[in-house]
Formats: sequence, C-alpha cells, structure tokens
Amino acid sequence: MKIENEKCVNCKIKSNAVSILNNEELSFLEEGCSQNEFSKGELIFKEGAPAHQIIYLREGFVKLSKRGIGGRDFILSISKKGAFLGIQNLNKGSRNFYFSASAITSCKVCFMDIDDFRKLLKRNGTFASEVISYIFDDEMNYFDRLVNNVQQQLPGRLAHALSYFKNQVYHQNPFNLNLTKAELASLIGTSRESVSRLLKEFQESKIIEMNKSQISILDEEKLEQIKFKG
Amino acid sequence: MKIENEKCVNCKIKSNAVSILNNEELSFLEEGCSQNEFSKGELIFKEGAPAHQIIYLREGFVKLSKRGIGGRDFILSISKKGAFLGIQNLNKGSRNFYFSASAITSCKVCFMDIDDFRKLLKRNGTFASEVISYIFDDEMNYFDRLVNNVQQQLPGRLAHALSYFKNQVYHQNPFNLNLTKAELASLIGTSRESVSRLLKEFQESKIIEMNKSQISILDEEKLEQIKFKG
DNA sequence: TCGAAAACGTGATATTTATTACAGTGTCGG
DNA sequence: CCGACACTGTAATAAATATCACGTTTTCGA
Repeated sequence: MKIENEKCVNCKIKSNAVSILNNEELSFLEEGCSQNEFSKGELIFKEGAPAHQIIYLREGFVKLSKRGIGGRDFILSISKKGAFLGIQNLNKGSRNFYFSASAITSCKVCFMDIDDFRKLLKRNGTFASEVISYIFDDEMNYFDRLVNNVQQQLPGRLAHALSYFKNQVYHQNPFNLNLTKAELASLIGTSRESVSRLLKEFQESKIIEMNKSQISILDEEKLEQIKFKG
Repeated sequence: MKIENEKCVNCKIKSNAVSILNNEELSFLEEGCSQNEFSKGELIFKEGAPAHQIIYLREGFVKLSKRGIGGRDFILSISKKGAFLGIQNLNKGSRNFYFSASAITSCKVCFMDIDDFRKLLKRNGTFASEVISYIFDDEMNYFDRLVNNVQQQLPGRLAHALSYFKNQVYHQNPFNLNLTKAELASLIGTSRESVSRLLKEFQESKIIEMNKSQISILDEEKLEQIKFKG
C-alpha cells in the first residue's frame, strides 16, 4: 500500500549511510522515493524481476528467499529494519533481483530509485564508504552461514538458526519465529519433518520451550555446545 | 618475497576500479603499496590476523579458507587474478582477516594500505562505485554456493565444483585442479573418501577424465544434468 | 636417489537424514 | 460456526554419506 511520503529530511529512521547526505542530496533522493506498507505474507519483490529500486526497510521483518533445485525455496536470511533490500543490484551488470523478498510481519519500506542512488554514490564518496561498510556487515552473515551449513550436521545447524534469531534478528528472548516449520527447514536446508523431530528433542532436553510460534531459549550454554558440535 | 616496485601509473594489470584513479591518486596509492611474490603453498595472510592491507592479486590462484567446526577447514572460494583479497576489512568495524589466503600456484600480489584505500574511496565516488560493483560480483558466487551446498546432494555439489573450476576459475578445459582431494572435499563439505568414490563414478560414466591433478570435462551436458539434480 | 610423509583408493560398517504415509490441529473466510 | 486447507507431529523405512581401517602410490627434501 502506497502511503503519504514523509520528507526524507525529517525522517528519524534514516540509515547511517543516508544520514551522511546533506539536505540537497536528501531532496534529490526523495524525488525518486516512495513509501509503502506491506502486510504479513505479502511479496515485496520477486526473484528475476527487473530491479529499478533499492528498498530500505523502515520497520518489520522480511525473508529473502531464492528458488533452488527442483523449485524448492531456500531462505537466504531474515532482514530487519535498517536493511537495504536489493542493494546487490548496484552491480553494474545486474539488472534483476537476485532473490525474492516477502514480509513475515507487517512492514514499512521506502522504495528508492536505483539510478539516483548510483548518482549519489558517485557524487559523495563518504556516502559510498558508508554503503560499503553496510554491505560487508551483511556479507559476513553469509560467510558464516556457508561454513555452518556445509560443515555442520542438523542439530548444529538448527542450534545456529535459533541463536541467529535470538541474537541477530529479534534481539529478545522469548521471540516469535514468524516462520512455519517448513520455512525454518528451508533456512537450514532440511525437511520439515526433521525440524519437527529435532525441536522436540531440544524441548525434551530443556534447551528450548515452545508454544505456538513463540520460542524461548532456556539453556543458552547447551545450545552453544550443540552449535560447536555436540 | 618482496620485489622491486613497478610504478602503479605504468602498471598494465590494474583493476577496473583502480584504472579510474588519476595520476595523483595513483601516486598516493603507490606510497603505501608493496609488490610481493608467493610460491605454491605459501600463506598470504591468516584468518584472525590484523588487517592493514588489501591484497590485489596480479597473477596466480589463491584459496580462501576459514576454520570451521572442530578445526576443520572450509574453502570459501578460489580467487584468480584481479581479485581484491581481504577487501571485507573495509568494513569500519572489522580489523582482522575473516579468512586465510594461501597461494595454490605461484602468485604475484600488491599489498595496498587499507587506510589509503579508504581515503581514496571517500575522495573519489566513481572509484567507490566501481569497488561496489566488484564486491557484488564476488558476492553473487557466495549466494549460489550457499544455495547449492545446502540443497544439493553430493553428486550435484561436486558437479557444481567442477564447472566452477572450468568456467569461473581456470577458463580452460583440461585444467589443473591445484587442489588435493582433501581440499576439494572441504570446498564442497564432504569427506576425502566420498570425493574419491564420486570422481571414480564420474570417470566411469565418461563425464570426466583425470590423470594426476589434470581434469578434463568430457560430457558437459551430463554434468549439467547432475548439477540440476540427476 | 632414498626414505619419510603426504596423498590417495577402496571396502565394510555405522550414522544420519530423507522419504513416505497418515492422522491430528489450527485458522480463516463465507 | 463450519468446512477447507495449510500446518504440524510421528512412526517406519529407505537412501545417502561418514567413518574406520588398511594398503598403495606419489611427492619432495635431505
């Protein structure tokens, strides 16, 4: 849903990078900018679609997923407020979204014109530097995921996922997962059934507690042990 | 081995990004720059070590690896000439190498001072834009690896690795792998034995041919089938 | 060029995890 | 408030892969 634009200049939830821009630059950015809201479950953009915007996530949580072998989805990560979705398309050669983004809670976003964004990068090196910093913050997660998912067995991967949610996504302890078991499975590359079984085991060992989609981590230490191969 | 510096201005093998710099900027870069050579097997930098440089790979091939669970190494990727190793440390918060880099052939590199590099980014937005483009080119590989490694079974992962070497690393068909079976295993997250067995099967099905560390892909089509779940 | 160390191949066995199948539970719109 | 449909739990079985054990080959430096 398109909503009335707030002035970028007055925006209180600018990213670190955008905060660097001066008023003139902000007005320029604002021209090609559009504020929107999405409700839980809605698709924000789709893998393969032409990318004319970078999407700044002002509020809410979004899952980034990519179609893999046999049409099975794989969830790359969960983004929280402050993320620039689709920023990968700043790459000169890239004109289409590399993954899909769907709201897993209600969300507020800004669509920013990608060419305007490019112009600002060229004009303002400090802004570009800040964007580079953001990019690598984001990239580190993927390195870790790669190593963990490839080297670890299921219990380790699930343990990693649980502490990822607690410490890097939701930042609270009893947290609402906002994902189905099938989605959780596609995040750690396994089947829904295996997730079920394993979560039951974790509950039986008093490592976690669940009701509905609410998860509470009870024994952080044991979880760490499992993360590092237990 | 430290060697006599060539002038950056005269360098014929500059990256796209560095080519954008003017003579004055190149001289500035050159001040904090040192050319070195490494022979096969040598460590270029080590995971966790303080990072004061970005390393431009002028010639040769390098494996990037990261210590995983139980001290087992995981190979993130193979870099070829033109790569900026350790560029992740441009991230403000990051002061140490995130992975190790080792020469798998003899290599020529330039060590560039990372603070100088940062200053150039801030000063020249066009340069920064080009660097951003480079970063995302690199990052795309990791997305694909992540999806493939998590969703695919061994034959698919091995097939992916083989075409990765042929099409994205060595760009020739009978190619020299430059890696042991154990290293190949740690690239696709399996055991040395499984790699052995599977390579034998691939040979028996006339998909590949091997002698010593030379690999030749005979049946590209069958390989593609296996990549996409065969 | 010799000998030690590293790398490699291969079979038997043990584990892990996927798959299949089905029944129970929750949820949302009419 | 009820019926369809998506989501979930669980067991039995099958398949994939790791691990172990050992002998052979290759490599590389003294």
